[in-house]
Amino acid sequence: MPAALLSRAEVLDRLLSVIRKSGYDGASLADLSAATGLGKSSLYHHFPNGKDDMVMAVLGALAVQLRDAVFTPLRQVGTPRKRLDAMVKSVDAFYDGGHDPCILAQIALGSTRGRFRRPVAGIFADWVEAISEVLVDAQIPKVKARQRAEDAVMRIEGALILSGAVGDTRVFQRTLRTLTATLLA
Amino acid sequence: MPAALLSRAEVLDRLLSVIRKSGYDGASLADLSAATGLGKSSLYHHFPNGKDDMVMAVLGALAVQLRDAVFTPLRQVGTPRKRLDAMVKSVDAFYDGGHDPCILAQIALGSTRGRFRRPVAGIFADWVEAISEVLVDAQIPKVKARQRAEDAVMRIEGALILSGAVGDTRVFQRTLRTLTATLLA
DNA sequence: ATGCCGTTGTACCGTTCGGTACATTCATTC
DNA sequence: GAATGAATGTACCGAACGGTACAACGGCAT
Repeated sequence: MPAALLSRAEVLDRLLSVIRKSGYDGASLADLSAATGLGKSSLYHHFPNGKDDMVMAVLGALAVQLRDAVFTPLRQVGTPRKRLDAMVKSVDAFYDGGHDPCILAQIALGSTRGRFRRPVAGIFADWVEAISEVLVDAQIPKVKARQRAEDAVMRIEGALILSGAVGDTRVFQRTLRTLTATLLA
Repeated sequence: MPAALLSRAEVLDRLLSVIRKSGYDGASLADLSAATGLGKSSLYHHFPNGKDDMVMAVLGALAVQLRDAVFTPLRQVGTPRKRLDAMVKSVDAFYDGGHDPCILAQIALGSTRGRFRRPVAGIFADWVEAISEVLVDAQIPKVKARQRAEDAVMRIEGALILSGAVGDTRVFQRTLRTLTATLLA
């Protein structure tokens, strides 16, 4: 049952989940069509430039999604520790405890290397910036705060790779569990 | 000029460099043929099961390569600091200062997720184990040593993702520069 | 009811995909 | 130098690829 009448947000969500799991090259139009319930002509109606448009739209939606689910918690009131913990929780959910790959890594690798650099780099930069601000609030000097923020993102990405590669999410879980303390140390 | 008469090791090296840059799905037989100078029939003569066989062979060669260039330095005599520095240097060279993606990440992501889990996970495990042994030599308790070793690999993988995504290898460079000290802290 | 426009299903396009058949080349061995 | 088996180039296969043309459908305002 292909489920009738998906909203644009739902369509983007389906596209995202296919691309994050198969990558750009691995996601065929047939896959994307099946996942959304939209025929090829419908997909091309909504995304005239094909997969490239879909990726751009998905990245746009992801930016908003991250802003709501990750960056916003980071900017709320509360102790830095609590704010970082909130982000960690969101990250854990977004990657399904380490079971789902990161679409940013998926796009940054593969044959799409560089083709979507602008939006991908933008999202990473926003993420780093948001974490960095919290660390500055925690009395950490700006330069060191930015480095640690980059470190946090790298650890998350690396943990996702390693967890996916060995088929064991414990590494990802441990990384998240110790992330806040490491950042504030 | 496709260069005449490549040895098997050279062929595997060419295949590796295509796959690490384009990923499994992004690397077409035409690409692999062009990179090696071997026609499709020749490729299928040497790798009867096509791309899957090529990946397996490349991973096998990579395991040997890593053993020689990364694990061996780690196991040589010398202070833990010097041994880790040697590994860092090798890693820097292997990833061309952060310009080249990691083929393990490439295989672990994309549509090949899980299909080559055994060999990929094996290489990661060997790597972690080799680093861990050095840390144990540096008087770090076994459990903590293993965790830090996993951490190091995750950082390297994450740094490669992030560097590739933003098109700036400074993050990778900084990660390598501080890696040894972080591990021994 | 009519015209309108966003949307969709069907059928199809040319290209490229991974993979194969087969005749030929080449180095080696006798 | 003839025979042999590994290695290769050429030509081709059916399937799947990304992408397009177009007619039909739907709700909606008039």
